[in-house]
Amino acid sequence: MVNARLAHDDYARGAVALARDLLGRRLVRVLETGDRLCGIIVETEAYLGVRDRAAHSFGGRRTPRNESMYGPPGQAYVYFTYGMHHCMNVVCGRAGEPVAVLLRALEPTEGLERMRVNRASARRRSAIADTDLCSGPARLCQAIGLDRAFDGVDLTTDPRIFIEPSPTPAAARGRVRRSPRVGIGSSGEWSSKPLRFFFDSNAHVSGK
DNA sequence: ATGACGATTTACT
DNA sequence: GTAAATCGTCATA
Repeated sequence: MVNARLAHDDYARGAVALARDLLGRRLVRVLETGDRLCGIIVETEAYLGVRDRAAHSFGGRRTPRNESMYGPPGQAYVYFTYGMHHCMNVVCGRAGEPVAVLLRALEPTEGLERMRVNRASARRRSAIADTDLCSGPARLCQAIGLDRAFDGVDLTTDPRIFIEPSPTPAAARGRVRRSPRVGIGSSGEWSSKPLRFFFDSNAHVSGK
């Protein structure tokens, strides 16, 4: 099967189920040149929608910035933050429910050299380690070249980006662990809910 | 018009 | 460990 990718129905599920299910699957970015920048998803976070105080859509908040959270399952929600970073989510709520899964880290598998170029800063002398290439929500976007131009794109049809359906072999993964989400400050009980999912013992997971 | 802040990362002490 | 970087977005006026 060529260009196999997850379809609409694969994304239309609860955020918790999808967050766990995306672990081990490959995110593929196809450049204009045809080059592929790929990585295995090793860390995600579920954002549950209007009742989730840590979500951008908490309380039904709907603005130009987070409009794509209200889109159909399989759509990307890419936002800009801290004046310099982009982060990517996969929308999974049905019929206008602003629910999504944040992609927090990848284990890069293709196009590492290009990722290194994309991630390089002016100062740095030495090459960036493989484990620092995509180990964070903003890092992975920078590595594979995602910005606001990708906000709202359809992952089930866009030739530039999609997620492959076949999971990588279990042997290449690890045990799935959960923890509270990162960087959401004090959002009451929502700060401590275990909505972050990641492979234990994977060096590409952020923050360790 | 203004001000505070952010689902982060990097560099520096 | 702490702080700077850096600016679009949103709430308030």
